Amino acid sequence: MSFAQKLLSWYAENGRDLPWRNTKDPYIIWLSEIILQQTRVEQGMPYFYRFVEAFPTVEAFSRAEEEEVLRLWQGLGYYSRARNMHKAAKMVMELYGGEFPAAYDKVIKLSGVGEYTASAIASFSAGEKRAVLDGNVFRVLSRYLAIDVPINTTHGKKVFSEVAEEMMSAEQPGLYNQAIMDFGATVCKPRGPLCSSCIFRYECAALQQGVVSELPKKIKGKASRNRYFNYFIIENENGILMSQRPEGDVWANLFEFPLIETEQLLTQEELVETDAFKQHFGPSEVHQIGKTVKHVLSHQNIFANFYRIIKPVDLEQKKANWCYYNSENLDKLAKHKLIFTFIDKYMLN
DNA sequence: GAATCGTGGGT
DNA sequence: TACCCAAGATT
Repeated sequence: MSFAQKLLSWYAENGRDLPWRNTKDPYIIWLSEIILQQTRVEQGMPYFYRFVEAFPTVEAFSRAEEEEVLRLWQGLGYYSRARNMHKAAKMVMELYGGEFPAAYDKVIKLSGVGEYTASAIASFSAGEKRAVLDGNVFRVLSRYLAIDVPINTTHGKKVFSEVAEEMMSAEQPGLYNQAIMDFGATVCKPRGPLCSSCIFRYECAALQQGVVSELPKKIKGKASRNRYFNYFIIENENGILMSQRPEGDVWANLFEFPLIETEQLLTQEELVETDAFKQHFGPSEVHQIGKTVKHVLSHQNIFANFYRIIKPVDLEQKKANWCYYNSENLDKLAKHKLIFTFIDKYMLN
């Protein structure tokens, strides 16, 4: 039996039953694929149900406010996915008359849809022969064939793209794509792969050569940088003061408390002496809430301190992106994890 | 084409 | 603990 045939046979027996696999509706498949980008199935699952319920059709999605989309996405991370999804839904209305496309050449034009996602939708929904290339596929193929070309380079992607195309099943491209990803996720895992009971244990080149744990090969990225965020909780009769994050930085467009970023981790005494603090808050009574929180992102470590400003001086017109929200409206804002975790811990009644 | 974009789970 | 990495895309 060929690699593809064995994989399909394995999948028929061992494939997971996931909600987005019970349909060929490209819209539903698209929803699941965007949510699952760089995201584990267990983490994305509740969001999938949430989005299907909120937006049963692409037309409903296209009519939503971006604010609502981001609020539904809150907590999932990589928030540009949500903004691109909203754009894509509008594009489907404009370009394709509201009918969500399944063809690779059409879906690839949508915002947030790259080669992987277009291949997934086209193969799952329309049976188009397009090999998906995700983290699972890189890992399974690099081991099965013992290919040590780094996967996170342009050259590596080209090499694996060609290999993936050769290895895939021509008869059942959709099932094959799901099979190889499921196999990578549950058997040929990054660490602790189940080699001793693997269906490919007598053929896998990496296993024969004893290099399973060294593959796939990857070039190391830059180290994370540290950033120091000082947040200020300021409340008056209008509600709580919130600030919207700028484009071009982490958490673009999401809401948070007014922020002063510093070059070092400052004590409260040092902070109140900074020009930025005096400029925004003048001489006002401050006290810290909780301890320094370390929040780890993919490319930076954020150390956050939270301070309550007790007797706010007049803050009107201090910053254009600062605005007061009552508790009802605060709840509607899309906030990043650092903020909604703080609110849940310290500000809920 | 390298850097960036979140959060959570596993080892 | 520190590191890896997950159904990637964009700039």
